[in-house]
Amino acid sequence: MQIKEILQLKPENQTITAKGWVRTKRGQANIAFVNINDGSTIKNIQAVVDVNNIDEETLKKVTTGACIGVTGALTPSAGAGQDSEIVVESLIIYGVADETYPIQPKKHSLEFLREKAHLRFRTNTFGAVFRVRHALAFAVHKFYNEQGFFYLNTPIITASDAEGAGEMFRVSTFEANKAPKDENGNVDFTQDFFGRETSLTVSGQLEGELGAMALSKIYTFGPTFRAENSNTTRHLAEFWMIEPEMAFFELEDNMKLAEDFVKYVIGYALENCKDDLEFLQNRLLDEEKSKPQNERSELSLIDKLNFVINNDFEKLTYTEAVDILIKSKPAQKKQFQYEVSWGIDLQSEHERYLVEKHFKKPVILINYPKAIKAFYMKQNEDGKTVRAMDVLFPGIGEIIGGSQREDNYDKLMDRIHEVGIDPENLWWYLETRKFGSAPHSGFGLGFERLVQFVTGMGNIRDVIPFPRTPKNAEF
RNA sequence: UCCCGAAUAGCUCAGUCGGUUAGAGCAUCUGACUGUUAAUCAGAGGGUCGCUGGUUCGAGCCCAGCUUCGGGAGCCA
Repeated sequence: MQIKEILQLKPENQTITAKGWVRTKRGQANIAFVNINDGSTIKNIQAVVDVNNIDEETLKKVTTGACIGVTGALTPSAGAGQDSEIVVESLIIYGVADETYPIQPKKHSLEFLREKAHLRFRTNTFGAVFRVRHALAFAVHKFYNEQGFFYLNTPIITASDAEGAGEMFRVSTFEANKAPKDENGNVDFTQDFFGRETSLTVSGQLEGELGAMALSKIYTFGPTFRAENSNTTRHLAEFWMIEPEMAFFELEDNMKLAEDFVKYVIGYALENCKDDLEFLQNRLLDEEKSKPQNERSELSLIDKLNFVINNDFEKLTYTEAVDILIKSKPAQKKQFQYEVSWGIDLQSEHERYLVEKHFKKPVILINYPKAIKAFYMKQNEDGKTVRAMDVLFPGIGEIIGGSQREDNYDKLMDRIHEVGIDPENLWWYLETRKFGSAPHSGFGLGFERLVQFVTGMGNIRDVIPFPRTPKNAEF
């Protein structure tokens, strides 16, 4: 039985077996207390051992990190701090953990635990983070299923290099340094496994659009790869992205879906991960005690999440946002590192001002200048802007990027030529605009950034089990 | 990739102006203790001060390079 279930039982001296990993052992002359955790909940079960009842050699092996099983009567606890406990009649050691076990019953730095990623699941913090991560992933599928979407798996290996979303990892079966060359001395990819140059996907969007042009509403939820040399708290080389794509959705429908979606999954976590979120909230409070007053959050973690799901996101155009920024105090006082004018790509400092200082809530910005956005976004009548949308969240910045897609064949072709993409590579994408084109929209949500927001973890490397970043592919 | 900072015991960190044998808490080990909550109390063991070179009578401390890590920026999700 899982410890989560045991803790919900009424203690009536019934015989119970609990299995898990030892968190702490407190020994005394005649009695020892062992806290056991099996990951099913953040809570431990306390096992009470009469040292005269269990042989000394076995009890010696019960150390922090060891895996054990205990059987005994579930009784009301004689001590404060827990309602029930197991009075141990027999005890099995599944696996010992000697004194080199690195996870101690004390506060470890997140940096240290990152180097022990294979064991960090056994800490309260990472147990909580990955239970919340699971709940969010489950809620994603639940939401889209309820909304009539189909889960579509787009390829991980792709030959399309025209997406412009970032540097790509090459996929090849050539041996390093032994790639065949053509007569010009270039690598001859026609001899490679796929007969052409291939890479890991940077987005499933283009393929997702093909699905939406038949199934109407689809979403992807899969790994995504970017070979950018990014060293930040919110970038990974391998991350998980959710990309819905909907036929007959205009930009306004797209915005509404994005807002409903984010609110739904956060609400699901609030309802189903109460204990874990409370722990993470306290962890955050502790962490912020060392910060100066003005850098601390105004809301606690759970209040912040409730605030997000109970308030409308602020929606405004890029042009309106630029106006606000130009008139803002930091701009007047020349405190922005980058000056604001219509046409620039907004910098982190500008987005942070809008979200954290001006509106103090999530913001959806739409209708960006076409020059700073991707070729596939639908052009507005003004000839200057495209129907793009970015959803900006406090603390983590852009959590969603999306748009209404250009469904007019000629306009799309014009953009492709302007940007300098070879239409040959996208012949299949372009055919959807030739055969039964339809207005449609979609967006991409970075799953780890969502997990960061909900758990309050500051570094994206702490919300994915085994982070891939430049110079780091351990485990 | 750029800017800033850090690297001292298993972990978290202190180490004054460059000066004798590099310290603390926790963890570990030994002992004490009749119900503990990261138990408590007493004692013990534990160090290539990231690496390489330099300055100096003398370097954990100063200088240079390298490595790794962290924070910020850019790219983005």
